[in-house]
Amino acid sequence: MNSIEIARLAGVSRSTVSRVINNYANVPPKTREKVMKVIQQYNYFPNVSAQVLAGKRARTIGLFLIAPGHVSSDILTNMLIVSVIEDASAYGYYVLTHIIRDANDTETINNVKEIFFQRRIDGGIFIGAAKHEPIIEELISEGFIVGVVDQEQPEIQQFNRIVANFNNDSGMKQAVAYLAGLGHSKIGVINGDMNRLSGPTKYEGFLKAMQLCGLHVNQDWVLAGSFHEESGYEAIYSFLRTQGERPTAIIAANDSVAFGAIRALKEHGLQVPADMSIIGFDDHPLSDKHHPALTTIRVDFSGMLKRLTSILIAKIEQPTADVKQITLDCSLVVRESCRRV
Amino acid sequence: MNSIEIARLAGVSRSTVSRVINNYANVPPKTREKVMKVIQQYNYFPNVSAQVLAGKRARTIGLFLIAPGHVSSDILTNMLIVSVIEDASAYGYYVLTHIIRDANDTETINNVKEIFFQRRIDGGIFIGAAKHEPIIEELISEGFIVGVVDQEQPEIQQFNRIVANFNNDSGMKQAVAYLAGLGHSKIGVINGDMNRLSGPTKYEGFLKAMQLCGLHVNQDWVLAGSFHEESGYEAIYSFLRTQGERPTAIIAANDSVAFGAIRALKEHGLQVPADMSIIGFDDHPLSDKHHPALTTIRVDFSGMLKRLTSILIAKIEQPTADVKQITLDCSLVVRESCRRV
DNA sequence: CTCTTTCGTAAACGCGTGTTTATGGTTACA
DNA sequence: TGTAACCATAAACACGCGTTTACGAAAGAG
Repeated sequence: MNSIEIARLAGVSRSTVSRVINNYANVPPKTREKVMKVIQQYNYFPNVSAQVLAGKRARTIGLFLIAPGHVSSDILTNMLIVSVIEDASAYGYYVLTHIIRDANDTETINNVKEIFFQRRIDGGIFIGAAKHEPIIEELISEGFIVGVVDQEQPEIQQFNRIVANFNNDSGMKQAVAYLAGLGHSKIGVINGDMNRLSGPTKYEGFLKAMQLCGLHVNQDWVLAGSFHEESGYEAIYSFLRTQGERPTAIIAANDSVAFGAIRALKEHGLQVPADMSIIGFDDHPLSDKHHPALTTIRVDFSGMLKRLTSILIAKIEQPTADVKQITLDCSLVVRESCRRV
Repeated sequence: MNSIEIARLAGVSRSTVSRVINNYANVPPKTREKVMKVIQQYNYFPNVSAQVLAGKRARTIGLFLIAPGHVSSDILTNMLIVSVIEDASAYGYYVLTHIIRDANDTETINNVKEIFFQRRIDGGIFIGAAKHEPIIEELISEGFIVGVVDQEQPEIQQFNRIVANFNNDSGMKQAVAYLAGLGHSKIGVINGDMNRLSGPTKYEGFLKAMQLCGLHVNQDWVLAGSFHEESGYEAIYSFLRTQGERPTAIIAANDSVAFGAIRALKEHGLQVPADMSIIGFDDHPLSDKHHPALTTIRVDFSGMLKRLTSILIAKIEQPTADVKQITLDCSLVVRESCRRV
C-alpha cells in the first residue's frame, strides 16, 4: 500500500494525497475527507524511509546511556529511559535507546556514530557522559543536535549543543546548612566520580558551603567514591579501619553511595542516625523505602529530561531556537537519617 | 557524504563502493582496502533510509511495553528494556521502545500501527499484553513479525508469531510442594490479573499442585489481585477483616503482590514467616533485599527475552526459520519468608 | 596469438515520498 | 460573457542506495 494506490482508490492524484497528508491549505474539506477515509480504511501510513529520503525528519531521537556497569539494576537510570520515551511521544517522536558500556572502545563509538550518520535519528541525548567525551564533541562538530546532562557549557556556545545541569552548589549548601543547624560541625563527604562533572562540582559546592557556615574541612573525612553503592560501602569500610577522629555526619555524592555507606556502618556496629548522620543526593526512588529513610537532596531528573527532550525536539524542528542551557534547582528532603547533636 | 562522493574520492565506481559495503565476493582485497580507507576517513555510513527503500532491512526492532500504571517505577519492566536493547545490539540491531498506557485507546493503537506500517521496524516484541490483544492479532495478520511474552499459542500456528512463556504449572508445583514439605496444609493464594495469561495459568497450576499434594483448596483463601504491590496489600487487608479460619501460608501471583501482602500483614501485627509463610513468583530484583528476604519462584526474564530477541531477529533475516514457541522453566529460591509448621 | 577469467565501469531502474511546474477544468463573481 | 480564483492533474525531478545489464580492459592460460 503506497500513495499511488491510495490516490487510485480515492480517485485523486498522488499530489493530492500528499497534500492531504502534509496538511496543505489548498485542498477543500470534501476532498480531504474523501482521501482520509481511504487512508484509514487501508491502514495507510507513509513509508518513513521515503519521507526521510525526500527531506522530512525521521521524528526519532536517540537516547544514549553511558553506563559501564549493570544499568539494568539501576532503577534511576531506567526511570529516565521511560521518562524520555514518554516525553518524546507527546511530540510524536520515537526513541531509539542505546547503551554504551565503554565510551573509549572503538567499536562502541562506531556504533554511536553509525546511528547518527545513518540518519536514523534527528538528534540525541547523552546521559552519564564524562566531563570530556570525545564522541560527543565530534558529533556536535559534525552538526548533529545533541543534548547532554551533567556536562560543562563550553565558552564557545554552539547552537546544536544543549546542556542540562543541576545546581549542585545550592544542593550542597542546603545539605551543609541543615547539618550545621542540627549542631554538626564535623562533617565528612564521600565524593562521586571525579571524571563526571557532578563529581567535582558537588565537592566544590561542599567546600564552599562549609566555608559559608564557618566550618573546617578535615581532609581525612573527604573520601573517594564513584556514584555506585559499592563505592560508598568501600569508602566507609576503609575509613573505619583507620584511627583518628571521626565526623558526626557524612554527605554522600548520591543516594546509592549513601546506601553503601550505611551498609558499611551497620556492619561495623554503627547505627544511622544514632552514631552517624547521613545525607544523600538525588532522592533515589528507594530512598524513602530505605531503613532508615534517607534524608537527601532531591533532584528532579524526570523534570530535567522533560525539558531537555522538549528543547531538543524544538531545535530539531526549528534549528534557530536558541536555548542552550538549563539549570534546575535542588531541594532538601528531610527523612530519618540525620539527628541533632 | 554519499556513495557517489566516496566512489569519486576512492577513484572507483559507485557500484564498487556498494559491493565493498555489502561484502560482495567479486572485489579484490586491494580495491576493498582502498575503498574502506576512504569510507573510514570520511565517516561514511550508508543512509539507512535509502537502504530500506532499496529493499534492505531497517535493522531495528520495536519493544512495546503495555503498562497502564507507572512503568517507570517498576524495576522489573525496566530491566527488560535494557535486556532487549543489549541482546539486539549483539546482532547489530537497534531498538525503538514504545510504551502503551491504554491498549484500548484508538490513538494509542494508531501509534503502534504507525510504527509498523511506516516500516520503522522489522519486527516487534510485546510485553504485558492481555490474553487477547486485538492490535497484536491485527499486526500478525498483516504479516508483521511479532514476539509475545505470556500469551497463548493459537491452534493455527503462524510463521510470524513467536510466543514465549514460563512453565507456571511447574512453578506452582514447586511452591506447593515446598510448603507441603514444611508441614503446611492450609495454603491460600493471591491471584494475578485474570486478563493476562499468567493469571489463570498460575491459578490452575496452583489447583493442580494442591490436588497432587492431596491438599484441600479453601475458596475463602483464594484472593483476587492484579500483579501490583497495591493489589497484594488490599487483598490481605480485606481478608484480615473477615472472620473464619486462616491459612498458614500464602502463595502470591508475583513478588510485588507478595511485598504488598507482607506490608498488610505487618500493619495488622502479623509477622512473616512467624505468623504466616509467604511465597512469591518471579524473583524480583528487590526480593533478596526485602525484609524478610522473599522465598520465591525464580523466573529468568532476561534469559527469555534473550532467546525471544534472538529468534525474532532470526525470523526477520530468514522468514522460514520455524521456531514458534519457547517455554522456560521456573525454580524455587528458598529465602526467609517461609517457616516449618 | 587467441581465448578465457577476473575485475571494473557506466548507465539505468526501482524503492516511496515530497515538491515543483505547466496545464487545464470548474466555480463564482462582476 | 469575461475574468479571476480555486482546485486538481500529470509529469518530472530529487533523495541515496541496491542491483542488474551490457560492456570493456587487463591479466593469465593455452
